[in-house]
Amino acid sequence: MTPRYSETNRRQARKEVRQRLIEAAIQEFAQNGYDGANVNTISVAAGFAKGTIYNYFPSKKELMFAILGESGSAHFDFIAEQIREEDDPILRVKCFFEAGFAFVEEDPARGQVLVSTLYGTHSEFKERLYQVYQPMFQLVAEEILAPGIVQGVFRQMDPADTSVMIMTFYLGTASSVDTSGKPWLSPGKVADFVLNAIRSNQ
Amino acid sequence: MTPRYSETNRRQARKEVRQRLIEAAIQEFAQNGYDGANVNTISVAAGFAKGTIYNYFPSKKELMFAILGESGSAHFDFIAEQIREEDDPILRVKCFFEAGFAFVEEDPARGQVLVSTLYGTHSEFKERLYQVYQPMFQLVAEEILAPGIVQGVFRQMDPADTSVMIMTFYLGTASSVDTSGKPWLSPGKVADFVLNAIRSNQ
Amino acid sequence: MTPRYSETNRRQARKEVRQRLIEAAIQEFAQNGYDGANVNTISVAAGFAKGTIYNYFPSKKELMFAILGESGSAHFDFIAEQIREEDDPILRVKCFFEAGFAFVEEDPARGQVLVSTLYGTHSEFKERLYQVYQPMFQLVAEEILAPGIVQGVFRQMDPADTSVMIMTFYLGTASSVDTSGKPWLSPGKVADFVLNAIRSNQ
Amino acid sequence: MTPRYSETNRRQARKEVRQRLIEAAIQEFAQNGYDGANVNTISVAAGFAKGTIYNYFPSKKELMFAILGESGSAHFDFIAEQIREEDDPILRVKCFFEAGFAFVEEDPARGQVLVSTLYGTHSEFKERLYQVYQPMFQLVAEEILAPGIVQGVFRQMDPADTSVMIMTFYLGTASSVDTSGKPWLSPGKVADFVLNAIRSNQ
DNA sequence: CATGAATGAGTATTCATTCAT
DNA sequence: AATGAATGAATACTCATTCAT
Repeated sequence: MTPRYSETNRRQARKEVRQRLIEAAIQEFAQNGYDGANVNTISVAAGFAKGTIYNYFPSKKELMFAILGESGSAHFDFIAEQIREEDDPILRVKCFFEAGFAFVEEDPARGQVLVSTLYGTHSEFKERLYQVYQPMFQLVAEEILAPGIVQGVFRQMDPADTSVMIMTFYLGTASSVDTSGKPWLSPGKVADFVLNAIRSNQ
Repeated sequence: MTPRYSETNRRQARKEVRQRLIEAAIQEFAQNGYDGANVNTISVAAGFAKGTIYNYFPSKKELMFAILGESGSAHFDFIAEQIREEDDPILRVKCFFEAGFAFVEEDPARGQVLVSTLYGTHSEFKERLYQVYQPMFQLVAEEILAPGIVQGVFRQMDPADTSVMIMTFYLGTASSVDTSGKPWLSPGKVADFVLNAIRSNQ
Repeated sequence: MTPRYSETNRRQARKEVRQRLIEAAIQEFAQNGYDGANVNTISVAAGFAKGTIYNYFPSKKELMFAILGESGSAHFDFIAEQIREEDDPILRVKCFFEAGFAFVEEDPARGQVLVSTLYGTHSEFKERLYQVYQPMFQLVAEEILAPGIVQGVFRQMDPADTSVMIMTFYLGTASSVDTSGKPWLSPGKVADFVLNAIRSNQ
Repeated sequence: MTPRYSETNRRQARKEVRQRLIEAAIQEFAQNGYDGANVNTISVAAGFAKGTIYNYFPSKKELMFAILGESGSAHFDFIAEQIREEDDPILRVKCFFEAGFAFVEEDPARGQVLVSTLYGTHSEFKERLYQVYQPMFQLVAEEILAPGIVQGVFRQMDPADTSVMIMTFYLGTASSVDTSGKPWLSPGKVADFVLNAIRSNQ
């Protein structure tokens, strides 16, 4: 009967709180893994009381799903945008690794959550992750590899298989960090390795 | 005084029990991850009562350490033995992936435990794993890459870095299985990709 | 100064909202019991937001008290009105069970709340219920049994004790329903049983 | 490999602990109802630590089921044994109420749990209770009412319906206690009421 | 050595209630 | 008066570990 403070403000506030919770959750999951993570800690770390998180996510599992979804599309958007600024397939490969490494470096926790989920034991999460990363696999296959093959700068290959290998390689290398958090390998080196593998040798 | 024989028998029996426990533990860890694994379940699956496992391992953590040590050397021995039967660096690369994939296929649980630990969040385990895998990195660098570079069949490169990339690639691809447990990629395809990346182009 | 009309309207509106809340609460309590009931759900089921109910009842407990009071007098009024239309004590007994069963059948949720409270564990509620049902016990004792004894159609007995037995019997039988919600026993059968028990045998 | 302390002792000990837990649980459920009961409190009241109860019952719900089963058969055995010592149907009715009231008086908590379950809102428990009380309904119908009808001391009636009424009456009256815990009605009065209702009037 | 009962710290989740708007 | 976000106490249940037998 009585309206309260503007519907839009309310929505906006909810979104922000939700985002804060997701970010706190990513830190916690990155540090302790899904099973080791403490939901109450997440809520408190985000600046709320224990129970608040349940006003936003019905369960720990759904919270994780939300993170996977959000991360997948953020990851894709970040990389796709930069790749599409290049035309040359070779530059796109370089750009792919540079953008990819940058993404992980900017938010290492997110990267950690993604790989540990990918190689972890919770099949529901893995399956969701594959769904969510489908666009990225396609991006590599269709907007990097296929054009390069057509143009003759890449050797003949199955773009789908190769896309899987490149993604595997990317995820493995970008998230391999030493104890200080620095990645062991530079995007340049990794890109060179991959380019050597796929370039046609004229 | 106990006669010598019974002493030896006892030692032998202990070893066998220990091994059975380790194998049961690998299954459990593979299925549920370290945090999700249940120590009692492991003991029972090995054919003992709940408490027995604590006569062999002082804690869940030490049990995990034991598995990592055992798996690392088993993995290394299995691969090293086969590689050393070849002389040609290129064949050694192919052999490396074939042996590696075979190892994982023969004992997928062990493979799962290794990758999930490698990309997991328990830094103590990760560190131990790096230690344990040191010989494997060296094997690739010194017994595959270095000779190939010297012989001119591989391009100039830093064997250490490249070894890391190859291992990353191997672990990622060998343990990427679809829901039926079949790996997505064949060792041949992966080996070819890597060979293209490292061969010198005369 | 507020004009008189709007004041009355406001009172009226409050009453209606209160009633809607009570009815929603009866459904919820009937379905889930007092402990299992969810206050927010009640408010929402009544068509309001979660918090609204607290503008009408200071606590879950007070809400329950309100229900008990309201139900008790509704129950009494419903039955008393019909009984008093009969003069003959025997007909009054029959009428009592018919009216009683009808009341429960018309609003089974209310019936359920009453019995589950009566036989439940919350002594505060039980005590309130006894208070509230005092008039009903008196009705049976003084307006059904006592006249019948005086007229000689009922045997000599303690009207108070017998009233307790009859009420117990009524509540137990009227609220025993099978899974489809149909009562197991008809008011006729139950009334006959009771009449046999109290009739004088000339 | 090594046996431990005699299997039979073990079994015996487990049984005793289980029984202690059940008894503590009955007290707790009687006092607070199923929803209000605290599982940890039960375990502690039985003289164990919080977790112990879960070594005996997989969940609160299963604990409740165990209580219902145990109580149903204890109740039946207690009453059946005494009834069968009488031959006369009329004495059996008296005996039924005396034994029934005695059962409840000896262990009022058990009685409270039974009625509050019977009139409560947990349909799973109610259904189990009906199952468990089936033998008691039969006892009344077949070993009290039917013989009396045949012998002509009870009037013609449907033994099944009447059995339901008698049980309803019994449960309602036996468990109606005032605040001091004394029942409002004596078994004698209740039995007389019932006998009047069912006796044939020669 | 093997056993399995007991332990109790730890955790996800629920929900009555408050209160700023 | 109505709203719904925030709160935090409360609780069922898990499981690594201990230890008497």
